[in-house]
Amino acid sequence: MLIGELAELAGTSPRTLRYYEEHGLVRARRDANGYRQYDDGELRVVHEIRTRLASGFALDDIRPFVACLRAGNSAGHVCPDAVAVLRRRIAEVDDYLGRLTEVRERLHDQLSQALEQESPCRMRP
Amino acid sequence: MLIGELAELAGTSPRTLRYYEEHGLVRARRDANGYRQYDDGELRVVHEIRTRLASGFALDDIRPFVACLRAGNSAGHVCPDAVAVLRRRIAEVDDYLGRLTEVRERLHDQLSQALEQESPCRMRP
DNA sequence: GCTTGCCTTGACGCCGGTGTCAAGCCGTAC
DNA sequence: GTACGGCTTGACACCGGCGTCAAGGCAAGC
Repeated sequence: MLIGELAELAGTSPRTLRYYEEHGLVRARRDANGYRQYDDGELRVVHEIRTRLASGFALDDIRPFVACLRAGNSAGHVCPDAVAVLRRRIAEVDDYLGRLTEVRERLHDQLSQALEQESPCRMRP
Repeated sequence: MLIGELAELAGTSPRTLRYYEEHGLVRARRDANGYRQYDDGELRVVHEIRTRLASGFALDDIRPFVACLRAGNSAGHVCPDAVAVLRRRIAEVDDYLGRLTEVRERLHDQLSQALEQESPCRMRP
């Protein structure tokens, strides 16, 4: 499979696949041309990367998930390294959720205060 | 008040204050030197900016809050323009909270699945 | 031989808030 | 005079995941 075909199948671009390869996530053999030749299994790898990215993982954090897939596992998150990253990420998300919830409450308070106060820019003399 | 002093009082840097000015948020007169001279009221403005930034507002979105303060209001969020931004931001935060909560649940599921499955990288023959 | 379409590497752009360095002016203290 | 600290503008660096353009090689059809 050439890069354009894999990109099409994975719903992304050749540029993106080269970027993943540059960061050690996707692998390709080379034709005599120099063209990248991909195994069919790389499609699952790319899918793993895309879904992890969409979940907020950084590329570096996705590496163990890909390694886990390559080791032949049915899912990328069943290996110890991946579990470690998973725990860390969950902690980050929980933390972020906490702070974001606080922010949300502050903003809600400000909104209701602004509405009940109804003083649109000192319109009352 | 010179820029260094205001930066100190506001817990930030001269560089940052110049950036805010460049984006039309902070104002300063100029000494014969060319040195920026700040009114005492600018400290509140800078505080407003810093707290809004910490709440996830972008600089451009903070402009109406600053304008509201300059108009003499006791808080930056009581003017119509600011309220509009506030509503929009609340919607964004709510949306983000929703997606982040979904992500969190997926990750939790993956973690518990990994733990109960206890197949650390195909260790079982 | 020429066009067309795939591929290659290399490199800059973006976003947003700030750090940081350069080169130079200003005022005060020694 | 000179050393020092504060100020000025201008401009590059950073982070991360790409988009995008440049310049060129390769294969296939006419």
